[in-house]
Order: sequence, then structure tokens, then C-alpha cells
Amino acid sequence: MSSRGSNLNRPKAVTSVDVAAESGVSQATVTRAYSSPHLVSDKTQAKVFEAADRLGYVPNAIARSLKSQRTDIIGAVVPAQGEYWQGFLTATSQQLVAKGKQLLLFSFVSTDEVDEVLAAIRQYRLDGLILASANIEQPQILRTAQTGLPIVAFNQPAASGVVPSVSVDNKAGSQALAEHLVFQGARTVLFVGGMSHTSTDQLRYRGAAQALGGNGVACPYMEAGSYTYDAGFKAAGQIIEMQDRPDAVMVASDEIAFGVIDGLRLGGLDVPNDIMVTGFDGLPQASWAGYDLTTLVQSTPVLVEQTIRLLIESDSGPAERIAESPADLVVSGTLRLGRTTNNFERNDLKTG
Amino acid sequence: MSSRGSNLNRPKAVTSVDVAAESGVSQATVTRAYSSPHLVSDKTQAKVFEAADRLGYVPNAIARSLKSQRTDIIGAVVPAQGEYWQGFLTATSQQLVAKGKQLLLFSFVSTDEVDEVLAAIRQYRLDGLILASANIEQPQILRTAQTGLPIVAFNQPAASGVVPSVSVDNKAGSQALAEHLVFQGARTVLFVGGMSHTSTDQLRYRGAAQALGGNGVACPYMEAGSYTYDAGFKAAGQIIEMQDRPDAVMVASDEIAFGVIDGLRLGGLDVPNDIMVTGFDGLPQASWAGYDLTTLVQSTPVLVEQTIRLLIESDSGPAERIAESPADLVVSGTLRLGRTTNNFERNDLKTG
DNA sequence: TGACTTGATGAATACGTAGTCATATGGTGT
DNA sequence: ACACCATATGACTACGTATTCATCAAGTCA
Repeated sequence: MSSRGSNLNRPKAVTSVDVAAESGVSQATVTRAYSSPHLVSDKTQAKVFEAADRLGYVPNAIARSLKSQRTDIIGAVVPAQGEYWQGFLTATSQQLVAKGKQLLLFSFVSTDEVDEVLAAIRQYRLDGLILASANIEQPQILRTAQTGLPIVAFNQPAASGVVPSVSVDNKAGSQALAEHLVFQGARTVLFVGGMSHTSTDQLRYRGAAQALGGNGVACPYMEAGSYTYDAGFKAAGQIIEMQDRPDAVMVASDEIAFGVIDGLRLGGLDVPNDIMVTGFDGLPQASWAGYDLTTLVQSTPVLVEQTIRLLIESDSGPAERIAESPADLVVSGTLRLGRTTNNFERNDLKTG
Repeated sequence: MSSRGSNLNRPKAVTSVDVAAESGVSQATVTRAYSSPHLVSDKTQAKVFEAADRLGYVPNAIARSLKSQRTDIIGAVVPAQGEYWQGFLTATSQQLVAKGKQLLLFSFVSTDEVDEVLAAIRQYRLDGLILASANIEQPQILRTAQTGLPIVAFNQPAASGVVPSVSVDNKAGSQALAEHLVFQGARTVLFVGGMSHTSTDQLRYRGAAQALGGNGVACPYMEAGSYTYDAGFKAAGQIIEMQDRPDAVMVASDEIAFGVIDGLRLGGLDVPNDIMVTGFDGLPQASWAGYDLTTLVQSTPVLVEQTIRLLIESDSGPAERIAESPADLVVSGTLRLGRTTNNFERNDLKTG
């Protein structure tokens, strides 16, 4: 009522044409002063910037994008839940800004929304897309990739056949953990996975089973049901009731592991003296004194860096590329350090 | 080398003109079929969509934005660290997508980058901006607001005088916690803040001090130095060495509180029997069995909803508005429940 | 039936920038 | 002094869509 229903109360937009008039040069020169300074003499450039300052001119990225066919915006599809993703987001945002790019964030709860989200993504003509959610079906990925949008999958090894992919070396990491458990005297080990159908779960389990099998240790699999604390907590309940309780539990992710630890402790077990626990991911909380979890620390910034490089240089070389990064084994309080060596005692160990 | 240096290997872009030709209507009609369907007959609309499907046409949001002067993109400036922000981001992203808008994410570590980030923001002609970082100076906010960009501050009460703001009712929440502590028999309480100069800290401390003072309980202030686990852990070290150790510690945020709890426990104290602890925020981890922290649970989705409403309807009514939301007091294991009532025993209590 | 309204469509243009082409200027080599 | 070249700049146009404005068909009312 009061303000006559104009939802554009913005001051008159200042354009490069206005700056051109103010500084006495052509519009083309104004543009060049910003995007191709080497084509403009120092004197003219100064003149332009002064005029721009006076008028409060800021180049319009939308118009630039329309003309140049580049938005300088990278999209990321990230699961709505999960402690793991915080680090990914901040690392990605920062590294992109450092390259003059921006991050458009998508997340969704129900998979029904995926198509809607992908449609929105296509509309924005992004320069690239990072898929960090395992909830997207291969056909959907394929269809999106066919629009010519460069896509890189992040920590989603299953997508490797479809689009370039970056992930931690799940199998090697899991092997390293398993071997260390054997070294610490574990004779019976249980693997607690998140969701058995995910490639991440499969690789981590395979690595564990192989390493343990090679040492004559069996490794049954238990599915927590999701990659959450609660799922781990419930799994712990089942573990407590097992007849032949294992020496150690290898958990597919740190967040699940926290739930497992709390559940075991609440059930009266001593971690690590009654039962050892390992995680995977290297969340900040893993190093908190309350958990002090033995885990594999992924270097998220490094993974993100590889992802961005793959995305931006996606036109060079063959389309399909896979990068696997090693993780650092950090041995902490959730293991009994009966047998220690200089290499292992609270020390980092490259697994890759 | 191999692929002749074209970084635009995308298929020929399909435009509304192509669809127009394919479907035998004008370009204007194609546009209308998408953005003003009521202006197009059902028959024509079907014809257009069929042709679009055949060609794989997707409207170009960049061109639309240029013409319509609306990007449908909301920006958010969020601190790079802090467990708290994960929930904010996912809630914001989801609620925006539900309104047909997208989220452009900005985060930064050093405050030197702020100006750079703000410049990028201005270039993109966003429809609105959510400031969730306390590290932005008022002059910078003011300058950005003067461009006509609608801004709302999120959980940053200090910005209230400058831009509309949404935050949890820090003072009332803190009072509720304090009163409950008194009710539980606390006679000496220490307040551990994050950074004393932030408005959030000040309000939470003021609420606590007032409620405690009214009950004849003193409330000294200790500064942890940052809103992190590590800062809390260190603060715990100081608390342990205090001569007159308090009955209870009120901590300014959950994340700091986790550090305090772990620090106290590692120092041999029993929480809550030797010393009680409360938090603030209601992080998911607060309800984990390992901490089971008594805290104030902010309803992030509600806060975000208010924020978005304020942002989108920012042209109606006076520019300056402040919304304060109540939080839910959740009493858990970090308190001695010596005296309990039906209201308090592991129950929620509205504080607003 | 003629004047008039409503609904559906096409033609034309503007949004603000970046790149192409053409032009002008000053300096270099012989 | 002439041809030549590198540098600096301006005029012009295209990017793909949304929004006038104009047009035309199909009703509607008296």
C-alpha cells in the first residue's frame, strides 16, 4: 500500500554505457577496461575506473554470461544430511572463489525432487556440476551429461563409468585399517556398513574383507541402514546382543562409528578394551577427546582441488577420468595399542 | 592438442527460436508457453512442448534474468567453520528450491576476502542476500544494502540497526536456561562465551546474568576465544584449575560446550555430578548419547523460513524489521535432575 | 448485422555486455 | 620520406528471452 507495489526499488542501474558517457570513451572501451585491461592504455583505464567509481558502476555478470556463454558458476548437488558434507562445502566454496567462480548449491531430501533440481540446473547454464550425492540415478546423470554440462562425481565411485570421478581410495584405506587391526591382535572383526548397495560401502567392505581374509580373519557384514549416528547407535545394540562378540568393529563412516561407540558404551562395553572400533572419513569430531576415533582422514581440500581441476579442464584429454586419493590412517584411542611400533603409535600413515 | 582447443564442446544450444521454427509458432509464443501459460491456448502449448521435447530445449535462465531483471538467485554469506551452519545451509537450499529460487553460497576464512566476495555478489544481481556471518563490518553491509540489494541478517543481532534481521531469542533462551539451573540447585555459575564482542555472546550472557542475578547467583564471564570445540576444551582446562569451581557452566554454544564437557571429563570431573553444563543451539550432536547436552534447540527451518519471507517480501512495509524466534529448552543428561517437575524432566519448554 | 470486447498470436525491440571489424595513431626500418 | 607494424579505440552486432504494441479471429450484445 504505502510503497506503490514496485518490487524494483533499486536505484537506476548503471551500465557500461553510462560509464562510457561519463568518462568520454566508448562502451567497448569500458568493457575492455574490466575484462581485457591489456587492450586499454593505462590512462584510459584510470579515466574509466574513476567514472565508474563516481557512478557506482559494477559490471553485470548476467549480461556478461549471456554474451560470453560462461557463467563462472559451478553447481554442487549435496546430500541434505551428513556431517561429512560441511567440510566439502566450505572447501569447494573457497577454492572456487579463489578461481573467480561461484558456487550454486543444491540439496534435496526426497529423491522425487531430483528431476526438479536437475531441470533447474540445466536452466542456469552452469560451467560445471559436482555431484556429491549418491541418490542420483545413472540415467539422470547421463541425461544431464548429454547436455554438454561438464560433470564430476565426488566420492561416488559408482559414477565412474558415466562421468569423471574423484574419490578417496576407499579400498586401500580400508585395507590399511584392517591390516592395522590384525596387527593389533584382532581375530574377529565385524564390518558395519551404511547402505550395502552404495559403491562406497562395497569398496570399503571389499578392502577390509580382503585384507582380513589374507590374514585368516573372517569379516561378516552388518548393514546399519543409513550413514547416520542413529543407525550406528542401533547397530551397536545388535552387536551387544551377539553371541560371539567380535574383537573389533570396522565402521563404514565416522558418523556411524560415533553412534556405534556411544551405543556400545551405553551398553556397558569398554571401547577399546572390550571391543575396538575404527571409522572412515576423518571428521573433525573424530579427533574430539570424547571419541578419539581411529579413522582414515580424507584430505577434503585435496579431493576438492582435484575435482575442480577435472571440471575446469574437462575439455582436455579423454572424457572419462578417475582420480583416487590416498587417505591418512590416524590411530587413536579406540584401538588397544597392545603392540605398537614407531610407525603406528598415534602417527599418520600414508595408505595410498 | 588432441581436441582442437575449443572449451565449448557443448551441443549447439537450442533456443526458443529453434522451438518456434519446429513448432510453427513465433518465438514470443514459445516464451509465453513457459512463463505465461495463461496467455497461450492449450493446443498451442502442447505443440510447443512437444517440439521442445524433440529438440531438447530448456529455457535459458541467464537470458531470462537479463531481460526480466530478476535472477531468482539468493546469496548467502556463511562462515567457513562451525557445526551450526550445516543445518542452516540445507534448510535454506531446500526452502529456496521450493520457491523456485536457487542458493549461491559464499564463504570465506580471512576477513580480507570480504570485499572481494561482496564485489562478486554485486556483479550477480542477486534477488536477495542472507548475511549469516558476523565477520562483516557494518559499513560494508551498509554499502552493499545501498545498491538496492535486499539483505537480511541471520542470527546476527548486531546488524539489526542496519538491515532487517532474524535471530533466535538469545536473551530469553539464556534466561530460561539460567532459571532452570537455579531450579536445579546451582549456586555458582560460570558463563563461557565464544567471543565477547559479538552481539550473540552479549545477549546470551546478559540473559544469563540477569536471571541468575535475580536469584542472587553471581555469573562471572570467561571468554573461550572462538566458537569451536578446541576453544571449549581449553576453557575446561582453566575451569579445572579454578579454586572455587562453579556448580554449573553455561556455555554460549553447543560446539564450545562439547569441548568443555570433554575437557572436564578428561580432567577427571563427572558431568553432571561434579559440574553441570548447558549449551545453546541444539546441534544434532547435542542429543547424541555421548554428550546428551542440555541446550536450547533452535528451529533452524523456522528461522530460515522467516528469513526468506523477510527477504522476498522486503518491498512491503518499512525497511527495518526484526524477528526473534523462541527456542526450545531441552533438558538432558548434563544436568543433575535432583529436583524435577513434570515440566522439566526431559521435556521441552517454550522459552519465548 | 454492426460496434465492441475478449483471447491468441506475431513482429519488433530492449536488457547490458563482449567480441569482430575497421580506423586512427605513433613508432620502426631502410 | 615511404611502407610497415603494433597499439588503442570506436562503431556495430549478437547472446536468448520477455514485454510492449499491433493484428486478427471469434464471440457478445443490442
